[in-house]
Amino acid sequence: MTGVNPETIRYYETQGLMPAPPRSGGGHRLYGQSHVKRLSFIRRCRELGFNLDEIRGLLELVDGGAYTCSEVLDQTRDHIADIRSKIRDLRKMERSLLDMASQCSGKDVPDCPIVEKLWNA
Amino acid sequence: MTGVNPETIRYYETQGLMPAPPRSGGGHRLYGQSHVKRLSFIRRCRELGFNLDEIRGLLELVDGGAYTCSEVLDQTRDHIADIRSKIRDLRKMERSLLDMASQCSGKDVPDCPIVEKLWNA
DNA sequence: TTTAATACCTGTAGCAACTACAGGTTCAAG
DNA sequence: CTTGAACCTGTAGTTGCTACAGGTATTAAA
Repeated sequence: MTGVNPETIRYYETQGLMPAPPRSGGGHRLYGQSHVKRLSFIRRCRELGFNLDEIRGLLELVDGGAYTCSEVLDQTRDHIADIRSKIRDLRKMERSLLDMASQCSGKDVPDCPIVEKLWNA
Repeated sequence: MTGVNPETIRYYETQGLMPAPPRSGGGHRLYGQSHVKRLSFIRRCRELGFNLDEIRGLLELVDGGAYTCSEVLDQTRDHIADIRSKIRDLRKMERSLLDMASQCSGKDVPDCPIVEKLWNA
């Protein structure tokens, strides 16, 4: 239903993100609507790049019930800053690589300027 | 000299990226200029986001001595594509987060629209 | 020349966030 | 009632390191 692997769900249980659900007589986990919602929440957070610790924090806010916009927005802003920093790093890599690639003929010749640059920078 | 942790260098040795260097009588590793160069190469590749497998590939090309521009450029282009794909993913996250954040007052009030959206999307 | 501080040595375990088994049990459909 | 799938627990693997523990080597100063 959520597109999350069963093993991942059980992993979330060990990590305290998902509650231990009731079991059938034979020991199978019996999930209800609330589990589906919670797991979907976790999945959406993961898709937005939150790590499990951050998600745990968000869940604690929600579970506590007494969260405020300001708390949530602070976390969100921090996370946006993280993402931007990652983007900056990647763009820097991209620029360097494009720069090196532009010096390279790409032909069937030895002594590539890319290798040269990496080796002797 | 290279800014790489000793433990990381030894790790690279176990992973076949760095050769086993000669040892002193007492068993200490004795590195020479060639090791410094190779390690610097690895470090620069890491900074450009290549993983150890890709670096192993590049080193094999270089060690073989018979590499061509076309081989190196192919690898580089693949890697640029990877980086761009990561950037796209991050920008998508950023957009979603900014969108959600813009709906949130950030004040000391309950019922945050960010949580609402994550919980009920 | 001794000694003390530092840097090295090996081997193992830990981090994140899962994934992939092995070896066994339970469930649901036919 | 059987059979095949999905579940169960527990452990080990993935990536790229980092952090010990417990011991040895080196080196600079006294």
